[in-house]
Amino acid sequence: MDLLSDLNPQQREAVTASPGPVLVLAGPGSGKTRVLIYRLAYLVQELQIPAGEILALTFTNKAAREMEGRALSLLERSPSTGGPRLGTFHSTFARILRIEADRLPFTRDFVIFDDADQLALVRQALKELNQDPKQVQPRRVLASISRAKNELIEPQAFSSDTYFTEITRRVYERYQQYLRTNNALDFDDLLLLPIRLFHEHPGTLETYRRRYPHLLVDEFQDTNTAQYTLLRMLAGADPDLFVVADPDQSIYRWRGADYRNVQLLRKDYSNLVTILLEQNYRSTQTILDAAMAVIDRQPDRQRKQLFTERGSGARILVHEAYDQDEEAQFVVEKISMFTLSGEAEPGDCAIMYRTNAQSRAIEEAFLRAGLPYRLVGAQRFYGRKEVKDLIAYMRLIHNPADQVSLMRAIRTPPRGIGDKTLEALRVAADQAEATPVDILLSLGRGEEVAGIPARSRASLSRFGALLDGWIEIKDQVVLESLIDRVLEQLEYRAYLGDAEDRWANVMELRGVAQEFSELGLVEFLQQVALVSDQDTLTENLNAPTLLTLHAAKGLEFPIVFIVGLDEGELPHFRSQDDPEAMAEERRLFYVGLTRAQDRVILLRAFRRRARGVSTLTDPSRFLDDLPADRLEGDLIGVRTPAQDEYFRETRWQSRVPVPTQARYQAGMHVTHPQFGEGVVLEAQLGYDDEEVTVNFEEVGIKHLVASMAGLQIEDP
DNA sequence: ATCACAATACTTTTT
DNA sequence: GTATTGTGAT
Repeated sequence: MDLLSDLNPQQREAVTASPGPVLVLAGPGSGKTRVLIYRLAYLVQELQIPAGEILALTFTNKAAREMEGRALSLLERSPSTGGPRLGTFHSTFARILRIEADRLPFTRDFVIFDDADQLALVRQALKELNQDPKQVQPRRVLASISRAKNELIEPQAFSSDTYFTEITRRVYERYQQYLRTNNALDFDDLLLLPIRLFHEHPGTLETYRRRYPHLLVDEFQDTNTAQYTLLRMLAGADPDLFVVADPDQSIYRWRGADYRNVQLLRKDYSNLVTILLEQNYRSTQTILDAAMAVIDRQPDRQRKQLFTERGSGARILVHEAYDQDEEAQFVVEKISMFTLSGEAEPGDCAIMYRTNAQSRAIEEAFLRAGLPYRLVGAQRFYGRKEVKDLIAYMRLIHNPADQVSLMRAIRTPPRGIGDKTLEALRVAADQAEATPVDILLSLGRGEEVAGIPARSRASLSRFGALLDGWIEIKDQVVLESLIDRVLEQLEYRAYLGDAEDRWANVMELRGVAQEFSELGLVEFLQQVALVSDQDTLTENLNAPTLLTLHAAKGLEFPIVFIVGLDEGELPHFRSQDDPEAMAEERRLFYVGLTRAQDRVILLRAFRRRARGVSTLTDPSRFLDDLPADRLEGDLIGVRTPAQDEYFRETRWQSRVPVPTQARYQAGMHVTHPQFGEGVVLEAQLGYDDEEVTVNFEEVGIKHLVASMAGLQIEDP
């Protein structure tokens, strides 16, 4: 089969593993996404599995789209001929929720509340509970609620042992009520409600199991508890499940991702086939050595030996700039030099940073130099005021129950409706046992409503009439015509005045809507909520790309700049007190390094401005971990060669040897320094260690990681 | 009562 | 530099 001729033996082994649970543990640049795509093609072409029975889950829309394109071209099919189902966890289950809406406490017209909407709900709830947002930070409350939801904890079961958790519990209760009355779901609901649905309706679960007997998952290390639960539900006891993962690239712990799901998977499927991919096709050996030196400082981790046939390549350049402006200037100049010398094109370069705020200095440097750049994510397109305004109008037209959108829409552009008028509207709605929108629509039709002061009535009924008109035509005209009409009647362009760029954003959104002309308003709104505009900006512009380290995952560039290698920036100061969070910062740096094919340039600024004030910084601790003999530039004297040697020695020596063979067997007698004597009940060889279950005479049954436990085998 | 403008406070990463 | 809140003018 010529499909497999492009693959190396390891990759081929993975792709052709017989159906069943398969885990591919892959290093960066080892072609793991490629393996996933070929697996899909292999299932269809070689094993004659109907493509429609395959469900592939990813974490970003971009990954899903890319996979779809590549898989279809491998299969020589067009998207129309019933391809596999590819999508993100969120979009896939949102789709299922719409289909199954009848059994759930919302209608299929539900809207998805994004981060800003969720925060608005929390703020409102806090306000109603008379809480000072300075004392109880809405952001933290939301994070806490989200965590609870991910762990399937209901408001009633939410522990309230401190003042903060008690407030959170009350906010959580209201928050859920608001979602319900707004006919809205948040991101967590998109995963939780399917779990509940499947739980309560096993028949429904069975239907989906039968529909998708073949499951593929990309970036498995990023699954959270809810996602893993769903995956297991869909997979059942004996699934054809194919997942690819790299625990070293796990960078989403803060949103609930748990790379230990990799270990869990091993526990849950005893027949799991594990395949390692360590050969790297992306980077030079120098880059890999640096990356390994960084990640190997991490304790409790299986060491991967990344290797490449690409040769050693250029050293890594490390530069200390005076401040962030000079840092940015250095980047621009360096790129100009690469371009002039013909070593690279502008589009080959990427500039990565820890926080979105850091992009500004770099953007300014490019603007000063009059050079173009591509910005990924960042001050999100969908986060812009004018874009959110228009989306709010669309959501309101689609789902009049959405009060968050109503509140936004009714105030912009200003139309003489302020706090007092809104309060009157709310009171009138309560009295009439109707929603505010119902009242508005009645007013719009010229009906009398009790409790609305004459003063406010004119502006309210004018707005109500507009809304009524839009709702009436929403299903009769195509999406972009609806948008045109809304913009026109709002005189939105005049409202924006001479802010041409903002109008351009509105038009760009209209352009997106045009693509959804056929699919309609529902799909458009879902897309808008779930897409993280990772790629909304010009694709084929030959210019450097600016992006966060998080956004960089899964990408590769010939030349990578990582800026802001200062303590407090990378690692970020918010991660300082938590070893797990600090470990994640390290992985983030590792991800950045391993994006590079040919060259890495690392930068730091001696002085950095943060919210107006300029402070001195220390070099990032991660710089110390880089092997000096792989570096060049002006910041390598941070540690003496002797120290460097010492660090490297200890680093290698502190490793626990990897078991290649099972050392323990059921029935063996062992002794443990703490637990004393016992008998092995079960031993399992994992990827990074051997896990043993021992029944100790003194303390009973314990699960142990063999290398850590210091178990001694007693001769029988 | 509403709105524009000024003062104030806050910034990790994203589906 | 930006979201949110506060204040004064209309």
